[in-house]
Amino acid sequence: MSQRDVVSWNALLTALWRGGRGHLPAARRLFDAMPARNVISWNSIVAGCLAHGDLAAASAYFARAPTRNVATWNAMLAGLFRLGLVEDADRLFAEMPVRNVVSYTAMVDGLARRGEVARAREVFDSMPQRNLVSWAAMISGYVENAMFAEARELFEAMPEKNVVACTAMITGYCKEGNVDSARILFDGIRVKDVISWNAMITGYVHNGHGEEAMRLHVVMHKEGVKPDHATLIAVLTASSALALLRQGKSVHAIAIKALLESSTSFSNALMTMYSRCGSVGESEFVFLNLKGQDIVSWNTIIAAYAQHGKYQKVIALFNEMEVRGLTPDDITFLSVLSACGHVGMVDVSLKLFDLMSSKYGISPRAEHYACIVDILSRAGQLEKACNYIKDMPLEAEKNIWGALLGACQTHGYVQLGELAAEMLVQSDSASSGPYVMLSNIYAAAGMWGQVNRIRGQMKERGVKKQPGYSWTEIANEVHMFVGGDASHPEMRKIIYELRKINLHMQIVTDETHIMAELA
DNA sequence: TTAGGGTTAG
Repeated sequence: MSQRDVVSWNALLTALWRGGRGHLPAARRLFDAMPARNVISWNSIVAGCLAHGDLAAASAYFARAPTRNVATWNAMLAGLFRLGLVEDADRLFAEMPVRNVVSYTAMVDGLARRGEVARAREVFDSMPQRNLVSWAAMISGYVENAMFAEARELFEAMPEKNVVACTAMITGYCKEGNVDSARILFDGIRVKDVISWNAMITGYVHNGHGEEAMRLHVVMHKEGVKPDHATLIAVLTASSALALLRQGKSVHAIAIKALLESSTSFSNALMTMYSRCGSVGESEFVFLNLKGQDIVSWNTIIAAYAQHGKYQKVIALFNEMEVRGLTPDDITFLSVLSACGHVGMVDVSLKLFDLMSSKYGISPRAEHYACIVDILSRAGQLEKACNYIKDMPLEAEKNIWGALLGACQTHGYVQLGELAAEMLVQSDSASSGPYVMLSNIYAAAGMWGQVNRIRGQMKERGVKKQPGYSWTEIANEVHMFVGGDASHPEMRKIIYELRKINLHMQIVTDETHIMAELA
């Protein structure tokens, strides 16, 4: 048996377990049948077992291996972290007879990913030598744990910065909301790759700069960088945010050509795009044709129907999840609760809220409380809503007070409105919303002196009301509308159509109420 | 054998 033969066997072995789920037994049979093995064969089978989550088998091979090199130990170390077994990884690292830069880096990365950033940094500082990978692992560890100042400090201390470290830092800036710094860094990268482009495009989308994301995508195209799976998802997300159906459809077409539509994450983004652009039907079509539906797919279709006010569909899909043995998660409940809220199903939503923790073991987050407060407030049950806020184990967030304030405006509660507005101003003093709403409450109650007082306060504190705006894409042209602006040449026609839509909405809402009560 | 981007809600 020549050395060359072992190399071929090893290549076959690795290819086999990398082939996907269900291929590990075949790889193990091949390993057992191999006429000769070297240390790389042993490393491969250990890595294969770990990649498939079979720790017992990996440990058995590891123990049986006649020779181990540092790579064997490192494979085992990285595998333990991937399985979330931090203590075992710790022990292994302590027992290692030899460590190299890879062992230390695996430790830094593994600890940081599990949230143990301080210990990761200790290991990083104790390293006899570091390479680009070690630096990038530590920086991205900080970013993942939202420690942006630390990430930046380390990035600046990095002796030579490569595209990977820059991309990690770009992501950090974007997560912090600092897209401008991200862009400066991005523009400074000499050799950008597709991942750095994706990071910048996605950063824009997540910060509400959909147009800039689209522009950058065009530049990327012009520079001849081939978009990949993640690029298409980013562009779809931007299309969703901007409600650009044509753009979204063209991405769909590209994906069909690139045979990407079978990808679950891509299809999920596609469903969102269709739904946000008003085509729930298309969204459901994608959902029904998707083979590998995951929890995100279900959440997406439920959210799509919730946003389109189809309460029955939402409940039907939620029940179907149960039938198929799928467990809803916290996000599923947000959509279902919001659908309940829009049709005023108070009792159903309170029951679901209880079920969430009692049956599914999901502890409600501030957003879930906000939903319940919103539902109760809209139904005019403001005292009950206040009780929920009082009993909350968490601190009430902005949207909770916002929901309450909105209801105070609708139902004319002055005192409670004052409290809610005050809480909102405390958390965000620059926003004009609470001032305007409180002023409306006072105006409705005929308290003109208070209205003037609020106006004075706004002036004093430099709070300005941002005009609301919307836009729509018709025949390849974007039409923009700004609140209070009546300068459109076809204003009369627009108002006429709006009245028709309003009337139609009223009828549909009434119908939905009746149907919901009958169901 | 170690590092960067990607789907759902608000």
